[in-house]
Amino acid sequence: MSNNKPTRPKGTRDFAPAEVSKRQYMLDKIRQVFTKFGFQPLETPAMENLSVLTGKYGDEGDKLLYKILNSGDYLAHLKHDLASYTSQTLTPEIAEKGLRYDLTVPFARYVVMNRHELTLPFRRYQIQPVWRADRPQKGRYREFVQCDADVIGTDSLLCEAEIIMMLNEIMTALGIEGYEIALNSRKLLAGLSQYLGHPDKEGPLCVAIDKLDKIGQAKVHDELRQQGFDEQALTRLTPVLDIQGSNHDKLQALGKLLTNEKAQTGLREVEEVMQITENMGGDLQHVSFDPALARGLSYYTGIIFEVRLLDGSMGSISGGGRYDNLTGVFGWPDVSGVGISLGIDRIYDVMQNRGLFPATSSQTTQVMLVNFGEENLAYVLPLLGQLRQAGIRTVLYPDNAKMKKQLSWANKNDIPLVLIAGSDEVNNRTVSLKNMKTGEQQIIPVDDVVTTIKQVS
RNA sequence: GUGGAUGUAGUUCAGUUGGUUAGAACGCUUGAUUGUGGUUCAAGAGGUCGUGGGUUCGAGUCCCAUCUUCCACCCCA
Repeated sequence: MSNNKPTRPKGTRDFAPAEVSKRQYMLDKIRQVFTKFGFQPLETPAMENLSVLTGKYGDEGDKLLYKILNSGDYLAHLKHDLASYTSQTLTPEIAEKGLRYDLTVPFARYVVMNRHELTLPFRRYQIQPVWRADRPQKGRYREFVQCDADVIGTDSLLCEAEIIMMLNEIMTALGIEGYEIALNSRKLLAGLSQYLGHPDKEGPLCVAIDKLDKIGQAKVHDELRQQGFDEQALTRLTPVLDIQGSNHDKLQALGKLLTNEKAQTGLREVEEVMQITENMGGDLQHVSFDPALARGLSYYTGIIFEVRLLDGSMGSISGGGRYDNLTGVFGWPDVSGVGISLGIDRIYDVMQNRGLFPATSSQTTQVMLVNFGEENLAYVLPLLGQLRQAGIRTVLYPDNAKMKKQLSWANKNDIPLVLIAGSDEVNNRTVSLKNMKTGEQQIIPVDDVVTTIKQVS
């Protein structure tokens, strides 16, 4: 071991060829579904101006932003003496750019900047890495890929229904079973907060309620008490969290309990989304109305959803919802949008654990040609060209190494077929085709190589 | 940001109350087999024990700091 071996930044990963193939397989499936539903691809830069990012994710989020030091002599333009700064006041003076924290805010920035060119409603999907200075943990990295699809510029509940259909199609395409799409409405939660007598505490209520399936009702109550909810409110909350039965039963029961306008609107929207989904031929068997779903402290204002695995092996693998004023912070108020984000690193882990990736990747090499040295190349190089011309993934071993070494290399790289064309074969205008799985070997005329290999592979 | 665990060969791990030249398996290289891999057999290479300090006659082992990875919390995908 050398004393200064290279390392990766904390929370980042390398992806070996086999992993990249699997990730691409997964992303291709997702991309196909997005495209089928009329979403257009968008890419934005890895870095944004900090003025775009700061303040959009709360105080916690601001701490997790990666900031980029200005180029050049970044101390030269300071207004005051260096010693008079704290790290908080210094940062904006020496860093004006940061790495993107999610894909939604850059999307909002893009929409506002291009408001005159875009024809709303605009449907876009975006698959790019994002960065967070979080402490790494299971399924949590400092660099990870987000996979978002949003429709902006319409408040039609058709979009929500389409998102449900896309989620179903994506799960089917990836072969993931045993999942549920949890559905709720922020409006219902606002109504609930009102019903509990604390209409101003919707935020804390959402944060607490969201943990229900993780920490249980008793601890949710504890947290709410700390947030200033009284016992009467907790008593009123209990039947809401305890609610059981079919989606329809739950909607009915809550409709009788929460009679205020906000709650009624929320319930009606949930019902309508399910109705539209059904009318579009969608499948509601995985859809579950969950009044305890809250999606934390985010900017959502309408329908919200989350995809979970029934075996509980992983946190949510997808989440999203409707936001009424995402572009407002950039000076364009009242534009409604709805979107989802898929956690592809988590989905990868799930598929890996369940063995859902196809055994043969579409990218591995199919054929290796053995190299017998320079005199032999005139015979072998045309073959290499013909095979590639025919679309067969082929390599010629680059050195005149011992055959043992060349075959061993083919074996380690999982190359199923090897072509051997030494002096015997050259003299007879043939090649030996060896199947590395079975060990079988056959001699074929040199002119039949491409057709034979096409049959075998 | 808070709390806990971890680090020994390329990899996964042993290593006794602190005591000579730090081990295994797998992997790697070479040979048995000068045109045949994957199986078998034989030989070989590879470690300043995460890093920096300290205690000690003596530290992989004990203490402190620091970094890494992992786990829980906060938050989140």
